[in-house]
Amino acid sequence: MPFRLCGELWSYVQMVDSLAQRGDGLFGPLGRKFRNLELGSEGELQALLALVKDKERVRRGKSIVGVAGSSRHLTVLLAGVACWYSSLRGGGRQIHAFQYPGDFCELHRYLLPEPDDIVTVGAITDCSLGFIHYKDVEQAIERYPRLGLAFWRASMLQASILRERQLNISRQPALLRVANLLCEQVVQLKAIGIERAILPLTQLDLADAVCLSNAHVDPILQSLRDLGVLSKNARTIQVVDKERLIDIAKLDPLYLDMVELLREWEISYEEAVD
Amino acid sequence: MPFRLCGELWSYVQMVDSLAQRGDGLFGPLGRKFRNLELGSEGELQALLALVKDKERVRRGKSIVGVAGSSRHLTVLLAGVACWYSSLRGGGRQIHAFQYPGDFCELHRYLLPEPDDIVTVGAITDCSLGFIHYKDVEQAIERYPRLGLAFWRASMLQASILRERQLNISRQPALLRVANLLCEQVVQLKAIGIERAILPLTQLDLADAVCLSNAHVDPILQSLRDLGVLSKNARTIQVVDKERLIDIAKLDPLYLDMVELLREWEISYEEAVD
DNA sequence: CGGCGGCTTGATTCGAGTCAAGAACCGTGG
DNA sequence: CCACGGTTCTTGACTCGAATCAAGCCGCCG
Repeated sequence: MPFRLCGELWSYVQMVDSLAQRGDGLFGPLGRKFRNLELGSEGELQALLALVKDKERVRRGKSIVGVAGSSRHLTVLLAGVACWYSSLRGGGRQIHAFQYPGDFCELHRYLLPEPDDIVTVGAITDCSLGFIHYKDVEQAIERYPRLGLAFWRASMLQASILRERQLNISRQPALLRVANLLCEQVVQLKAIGIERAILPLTQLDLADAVCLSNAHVDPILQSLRDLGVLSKNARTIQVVDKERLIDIAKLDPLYLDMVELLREWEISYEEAVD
Repeated sequence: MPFRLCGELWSYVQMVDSLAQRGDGLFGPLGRKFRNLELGSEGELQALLALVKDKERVRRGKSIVGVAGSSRHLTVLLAGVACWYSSLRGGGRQIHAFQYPGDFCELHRYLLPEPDDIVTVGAITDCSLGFIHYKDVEQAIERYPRLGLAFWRASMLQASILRERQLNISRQPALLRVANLLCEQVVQLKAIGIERAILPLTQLDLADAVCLSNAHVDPILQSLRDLGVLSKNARTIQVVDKERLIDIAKLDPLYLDMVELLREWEISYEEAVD
């Protein structure tokens, strides 16, 4: 079982994995995500979950898009962490977003086919994937129109994250960029019920996401550790003081708004579960 | 009739405006856009167009979001140019995208309500707007499910533009950023049948979109004029050598791909019209 | 003709990138 | 249990692109 970090990360992955393996699937990450979307009844959710087929594992570092051949299917991340990136000429990478269990990896290609090489999805840790064939998606949407709205909404959520990332990258100083990115990850993880996890990201992953050089990210993480926001344990990225982190990131009210937005999302998730 | 630039720009706006005013609306910008989306029959298109109500004019510089009160409606840009931006603390602006006739100004708020102040839509020139009440949208989607897919697809298209902008801004040198932005505008205008138009953007608009200072944009535009890509006429922005511009922008193959993507889009539009 | 908004220019400052070298750590295989 | 190789992290010196600031210009509009 090759994992970069043992201990907490591994147990975290296993936990999520075990959720994904449960027979009913109603409480797995995909179910959670769909409940978050607040559209569709349990019946619709079950119909969707029944369509997930051909589970597969992908090793860390490998590409996820097109794993199952002709790629006429949606891919759901069941366990692990992935990222959505574009390769830049010259070897660089721009990571658009990180994906967590329950996320659709390639939703953006469903209605808007694009060449494979524009946007790629890569596995940051070993991942479990589920597939839903386009044919089944179409039929399900036809039968349960609200399912179509839920997919649409999921797309919009991804787009809003893109927008926030764009804002974040474009004109903020380096510290804020990193703080914001970390904030977002914490919120996303919380939304699927995971707290205080070690983020399985390398400094290079962070750098590619916030558009800085890796050599520049390092001292920033150190200062965050000095501030008590991150675990003192060098070589791992773990947020231990979420409030403080939000405080640093919110220096710009817009980011506070972003956090609020996501928090609202999270609240509505909890309501939905009640 | 207060317009910053007379002559060509004004006639361009009038042309688009007259399209928007035509009784049937089937060939107006909204009709074109929907045909581009390749989903839905003419019947569905007509149903949609029938829902557009409460046309209104907004003066340049004013905000578009929430013009008609409680904002329980989609807003369609019928004529003019608008932009989608976030205000940065400290007076700055990040322009996410420019909008042209036929674009939905606030599609992103339909399924994902957000505070008003995160993203704003502003009128760059005087604009004509049409409104479709959410209630009507819902009914129409229920009756014509493919309409829902078309909206979804329109959202995805906006998201892909966001992504390209993010790539563009993040790590390209200034000249490429500007060239790419201009490329995108040319392609978007062509898609609604407008060529060789003067872009009614100020250098500050450009700067806010590509994330440079206005003082930095100016010499870049000059060099593009020297290269024969832009009209020699200072104080206006008009692409006169599209091929050359694409050539400059495509220095990075990813951007070429972007252009290809949009070009493909445009082609399928022409097929649909045939 | 006067004022204002946008464009143009240059000097200076600063943040971030690049490069290169070394250290710490992980997982591997002996 | 220990030695090894590769990956990731850490550090510092140097470079460069772009921001900022400030001033002057031009053309449009009242």
